Amino acid sequence: MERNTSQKEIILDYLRRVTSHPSAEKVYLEVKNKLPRISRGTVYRNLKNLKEKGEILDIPADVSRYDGNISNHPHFICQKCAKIFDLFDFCNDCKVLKSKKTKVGRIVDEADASSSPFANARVTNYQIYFYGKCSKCQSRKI
Amino acid sequence: MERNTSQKEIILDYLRRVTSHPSAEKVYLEVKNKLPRISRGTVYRNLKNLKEKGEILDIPADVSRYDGNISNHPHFICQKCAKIFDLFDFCNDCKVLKSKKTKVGRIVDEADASSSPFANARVTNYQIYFYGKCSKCQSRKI
DNA sequence: GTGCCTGCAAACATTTTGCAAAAAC
DNA sequence: GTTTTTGCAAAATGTTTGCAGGCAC
Repeated sequence: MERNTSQKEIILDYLRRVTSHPSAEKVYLEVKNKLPRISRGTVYRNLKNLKEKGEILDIPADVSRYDGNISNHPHFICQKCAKIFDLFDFCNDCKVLKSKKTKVGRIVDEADASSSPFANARVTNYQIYFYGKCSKCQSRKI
Repeated sequence: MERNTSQKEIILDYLRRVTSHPSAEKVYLEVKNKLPRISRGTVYRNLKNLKEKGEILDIPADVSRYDGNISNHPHFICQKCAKIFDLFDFCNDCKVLKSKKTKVGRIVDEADASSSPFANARVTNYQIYFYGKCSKCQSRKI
């Protein structure tokens, strides 16, 4: 039987409260404020656990980043500063995005080739990632 | 000035010929057949290089996996055997996928909140990943 | 000949793991 | 009291890097 520990509770609580998609290391450092004796091992074990139970989301960037908001929403990953934004809503001015509108829709609508190796697979979830430069990095000199 | 080397050429050639989305280690082992003296360092350096030039795709799974086919297409990642399938076409029988059809379309269509932090970002590309169990793993006992 | 690229090995970063003690139930 | 979880440290994994020599141009 699985047990409730303050470590697990505080980690999950932290992830649900922030929208910064922290790395394991960041989670460790933050949770350490409340539980000074916590170890990285514990953080990694709990993150893995929560992820397997579907309570948090693992965003595979350069290092894994975690999201306590498991409602299905796309992410925008800045390739310069590595910030990750939730995309509940989208930019209306982005030309690239607009030009791809149709394409994204079409991919899903064309879901009808039963001969693919994917034929009897079971999809349990999906993720959409947008890549580029965030507005701050856009205007940054260096 | 960038130089042409057999190492780079053979790595790119290999990635363009296979659809298995090999890891860096797998690329190393395969290319080693043609260039027995090649080192991991060279493989990593070239993969990074090709990726930055946009000649190959980096799929962030448990370890990075590479795709020589840079035409924009979604991927299905089996969470059991870690195989990655290209989804030029989709399964017509998958209930989960079907039920999400509208949702995926809606996300893109709702691209109109100019107040988001994403507002002035520049999207240069996007990726869609489907997760689940492939057909083989579906029928596997263990 | 010059300067980029390689092979090698060491270094690095991130994540996992074995173990004894502590905590949960 | 039993079993899970923790903290710690060591190990494993994947990737990057410094350097001297080799190769492309």
